[in-house]
Amino acid sequence: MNFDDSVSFLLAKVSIAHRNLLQKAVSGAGLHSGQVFVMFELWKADGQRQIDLADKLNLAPPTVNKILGGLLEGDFVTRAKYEDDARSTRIFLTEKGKEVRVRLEEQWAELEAETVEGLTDTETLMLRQLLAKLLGQ
Amino acid sequence: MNFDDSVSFLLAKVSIAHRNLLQKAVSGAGLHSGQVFVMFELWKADGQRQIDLADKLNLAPPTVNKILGGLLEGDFVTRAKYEDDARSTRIFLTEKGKEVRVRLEEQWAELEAETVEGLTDTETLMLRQLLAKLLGQ
DNA sequence: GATAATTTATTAGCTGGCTAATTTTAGTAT
DNA sequence: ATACTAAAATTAGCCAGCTAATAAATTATC
Repeated sequence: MNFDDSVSFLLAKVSIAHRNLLQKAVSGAGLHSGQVFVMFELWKADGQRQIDLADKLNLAPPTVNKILGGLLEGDFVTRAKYEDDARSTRIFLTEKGKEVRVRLEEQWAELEAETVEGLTDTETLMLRQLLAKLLGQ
Repeated sequence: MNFDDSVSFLLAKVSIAHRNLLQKAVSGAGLHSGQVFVMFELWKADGQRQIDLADKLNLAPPTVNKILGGLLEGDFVTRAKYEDDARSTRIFLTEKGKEVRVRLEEQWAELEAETVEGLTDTETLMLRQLLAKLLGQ
């Protein structure tokens, strides 16, 4: 049996390389790799609870909590009480958090180009569809 | 622009989910997710230096160093001096390290099945080729 | 209404990835 | 031989993921 040829092996290797690219891409905007995905969700819908973010991002609640700590520190988001449930807080984008979106979109486009460098358009499309299918979409 | 449809976004999401699967798959063998890849390399060639492992696995030297700490702790590998260069050490598999291979191969097959669940054989083959291409192979 | 079970956020602590800086050794140039 | 440079391992410290355990609030049950 050959580990090297398995999808699992290749996926693990690719994902490490890609995370390094991602980190480089977003650092200019003052963000870290994990924070980006939380920002994506907040740009879609501001004021969500932590549990909502965790559910949508498929991350464990403590992971989201830790990431939010960094985003609060960096003044990208703020916390507010959730009016219907004292257990929860709502997370809102700051002005800075809204403004960084433009820059991140540019960087994201560059990242995407680097990621699929060497693939044809057809291959890129195919890869996207296969990954989406793996996610159960 | 839609982040959710990018290969970068999908790849990041898939890789997190896959790492959770991987962790579950190898924990029964007493290993952690990152340690597995070092073991792969040692099964291919025993007695390598840390820098060799880092190069082949595309990992930073401190990462390999940390992972080896766990493998030494778990008695999967041992260290020996490198006879030609006092800066280096050679990493050797213990008996336990050699024996765990059988079990890991079984678990790996299961992991692989879970990973590509929902894909046809053709799609799996396609995915494997695309990932290999992303790795520059 | 009292009690039990669930949910949300959080804390603590682990592995795994990284960069930067340090130490030791080897190699190279003068 | 000396001095400089490069390479290997390590340490420290960061972020990102996880599980387990805890506290507070809500909900369900009786």
